[in-house]
Amino acid sequence: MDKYIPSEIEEKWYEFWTQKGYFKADNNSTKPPFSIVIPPPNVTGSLHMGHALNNTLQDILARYKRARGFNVLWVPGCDHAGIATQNVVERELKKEGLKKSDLGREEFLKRVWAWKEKYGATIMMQLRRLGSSCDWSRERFTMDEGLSDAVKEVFVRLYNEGLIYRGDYIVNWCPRCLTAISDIEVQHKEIAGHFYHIKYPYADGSGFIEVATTRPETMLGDTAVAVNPEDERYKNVKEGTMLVLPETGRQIPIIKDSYVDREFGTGAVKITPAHDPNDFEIGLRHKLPIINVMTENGKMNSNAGENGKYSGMDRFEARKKIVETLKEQGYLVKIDDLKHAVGHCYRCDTVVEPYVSTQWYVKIKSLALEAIKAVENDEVKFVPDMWKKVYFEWMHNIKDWCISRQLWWGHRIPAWYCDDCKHITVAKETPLKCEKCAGTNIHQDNDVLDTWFSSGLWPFSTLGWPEKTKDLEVFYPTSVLVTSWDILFFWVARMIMMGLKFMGKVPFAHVVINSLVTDSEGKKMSKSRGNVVDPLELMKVYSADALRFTMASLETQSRHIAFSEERAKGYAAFMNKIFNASKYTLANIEGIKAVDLKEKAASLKLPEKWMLSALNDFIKYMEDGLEKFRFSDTALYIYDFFWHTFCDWYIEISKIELTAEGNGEYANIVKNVLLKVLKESLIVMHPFIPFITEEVYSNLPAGVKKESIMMESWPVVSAELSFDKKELSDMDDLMRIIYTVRNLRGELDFSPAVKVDVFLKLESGPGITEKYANIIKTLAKVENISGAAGPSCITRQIVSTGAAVIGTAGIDKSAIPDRAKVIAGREKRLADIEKGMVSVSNKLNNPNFVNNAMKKAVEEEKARLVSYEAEKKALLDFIADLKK
RNA sequence: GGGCGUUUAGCUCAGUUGGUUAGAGCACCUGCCUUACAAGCAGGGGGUCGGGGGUUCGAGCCCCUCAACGCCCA
Repeated sequence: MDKYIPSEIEEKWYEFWTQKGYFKADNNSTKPPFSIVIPPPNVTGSLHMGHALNNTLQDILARYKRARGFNVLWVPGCDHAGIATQNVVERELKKEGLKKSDLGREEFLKRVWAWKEKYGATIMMQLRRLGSSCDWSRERFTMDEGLSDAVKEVFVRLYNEGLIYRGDYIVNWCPRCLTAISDIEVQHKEIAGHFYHIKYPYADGSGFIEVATTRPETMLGDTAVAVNPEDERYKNVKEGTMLVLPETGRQIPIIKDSYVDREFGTGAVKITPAHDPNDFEIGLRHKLPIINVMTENGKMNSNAGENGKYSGMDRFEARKKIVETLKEQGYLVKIDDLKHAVGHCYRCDTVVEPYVSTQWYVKIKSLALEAIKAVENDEVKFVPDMWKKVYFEWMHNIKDWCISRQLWWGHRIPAWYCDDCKHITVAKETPLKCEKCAGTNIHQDNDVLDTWFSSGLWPFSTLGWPEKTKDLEVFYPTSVLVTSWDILFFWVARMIMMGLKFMGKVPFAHVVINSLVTDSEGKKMSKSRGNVVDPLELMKVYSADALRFTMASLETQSRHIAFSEERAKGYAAFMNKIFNASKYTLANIEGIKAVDLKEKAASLKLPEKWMLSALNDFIKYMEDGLEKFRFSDTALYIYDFFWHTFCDWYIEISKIELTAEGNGEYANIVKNVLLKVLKESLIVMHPFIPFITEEVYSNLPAGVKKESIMMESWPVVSAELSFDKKELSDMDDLMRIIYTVRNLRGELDFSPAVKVDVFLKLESGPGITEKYANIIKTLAKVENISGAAGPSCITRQIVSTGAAVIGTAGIDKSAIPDRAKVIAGREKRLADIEKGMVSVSNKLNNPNFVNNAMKKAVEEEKARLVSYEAEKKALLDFIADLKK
């Protein structure tokens, strides 16, 4: 081991692990199962920070559980991402001057598959770079044969049960992608728009009624005007009174419907059933005709205006034109500014158009009901718990799911239409004839299914369903799903519904919701903002381990993680620290003779007892934290334990025994302790930072290591090596002594290079200072220790972590470089003490406190006051002394 | 309009059932190349816990209220 160069070790070990097959799950194992399915990234995607976070967390769990003796399965794979993938390939075609219609459906799909074979593996390779211990032998793709079979099976069964239906409804239509999208695929954005007030004249020429709209171009499809039946203003207007719709010459009726909000606008609403979801509902209630005035590209069609006068015009162009015309004709009353939410396509950001068309839907209520129950009963637990509120909110207001997409890339809907009798045959296998009239003039539906329809089956389709496989038997339900909250509705809720419906069991016991990674200012990363941080670049600069550790340490279960590169830089330094501490340890345990520390427990000295106890605490904390999915806490504990406990204290202390002459036997014990702490730390840290831990592990002496750190079991906390708190309190005191001397040196402005003579007196007697003089001298840079303060000695109280005064440390003031500077510092400290005394005195002078509080609390306050008084007195003396 | 969340040090965030003078990392200041590590070591400064009110002997934590910001859904 020489210098830490991460690039040299990371690739090599991943290769090693996969060759050895360590990531493979065994469905014949007798070990308890632990399974995770990966949230399948889009096949078009490349690794972003969200993936880095999400997969780091999954890998931590997978590696931790392996060490705990579980039969771990982590299923990797991609989803086919209908719209996104089709868009990518269409762009490729465009470069060749081709459109997909030039190729035809079959040829086009060949191109998509070819593209997928070539580039689809990118993100899977990148996951390997991160160290993900997925079982690659079980990698799945939503469009592969098995999963496609699952999709068909589900479609057919839901259809046969009447839970899938087809009909003309209003959908969110993307005029760019030329497909319907579901409600949750629409992103609403606040847009500064306009509210146009328009007069519609009564057919009898008796005047006007005023309506207001944000989308005047849709008026060409109006089939009524609605008012609230309770509205005083329109009390005298009879339902059915006819209006003349400007620019069309059509006559439309006034209707009364309590849906209309009297407070909003003029209280009269134009009704366009073909282009607004609420109007569509009203239209159904009042049996209004539906007049579609647009094409699928978002242009006006031949229904738009008298003699199709707006036909062919873009919808936004038509808006301008209509407003101008209305103005000329005197129908336009006014234009107000209005901020309102406008739906955009989540894929391409085009303004979505509500549009009536024929689509397939899943009747969702009954499925949702079961899925709500499962969460209420804690069969599925959200982490953090708060997310179940969001889940319930959505599930209680859920609407039928539009599952058809007007795309070519995806699972084609297994429905065939009979040209003769119009019957729809729904079947898994391509039928040869209509199941009703046996006619052979049948053709398959052109549409494909929503990608989420297939990913909703992911937890069981990846395990082989609908076949009854061993994997399903062993690994379903899965143990944990780790995912981000932005797909809670898209994916998590749907998996729960589908899992319950088709497996009769929830798909996972825990849903761990990870944060969304934003830039350091809390802004969402996006290409257009130019604030995207590339995890691959970070790994190149700081190592995969440092990136993983950073992601874990930032995951505090909040909504957002503001990522800053400084953090990664800091943890790269930590990796270096681990490497160097390991280097020290390995270099200093040469000639080690293995001893069973448990047998030597009684003869261990204080630092060893303390170190081994801390190791036990560390292991316990990590177990507890990981079982609760507390990634940040556990990562920070690793950092604190390894750096501040092991390196800062134990390694420094170990140098004394190791360099002492003529004490070979105990030095060997120290070596054994060093080795044990290092080795067990490596095992515990491995889930977070697999590469460096494997590298260091591989350098452990033969005989104490296995083929790989991945073969190691999680360390067992040994009762024999957990020592009594009382016994360890000497170590605490010793550390406080060293800390106080260092502090005093600092306060008195001594250079760290200078050795000083100190005075040390402990309440407990000279035991500790004498017994551990070597440690004090080495760690606090002390030349001589005396037990008696000279007349010109500056003293400082030694205070335990429990705030009790345990002794006094002192340095002769004759050596102080700059007294004035020192005095100012001490006076500040005095003020702090006095502040604390006021607070404690107030408590103790309050009879309510003394009488009502727990005895222990009162005693503690009293003790605190005593120690304050002592420290104050000491400080006053100290300052007085200095001033002399 | 409805719902969810956030507000703690210059920055990013912890703070588990209410109980020491509220913590960490980074940044900052001072001094050190003390041979595992300058990607380091030692020490230090810095906060009226968003405002107001309440419950309690005691509130960053519980309750009410207001404000700002963010997200989701209408």
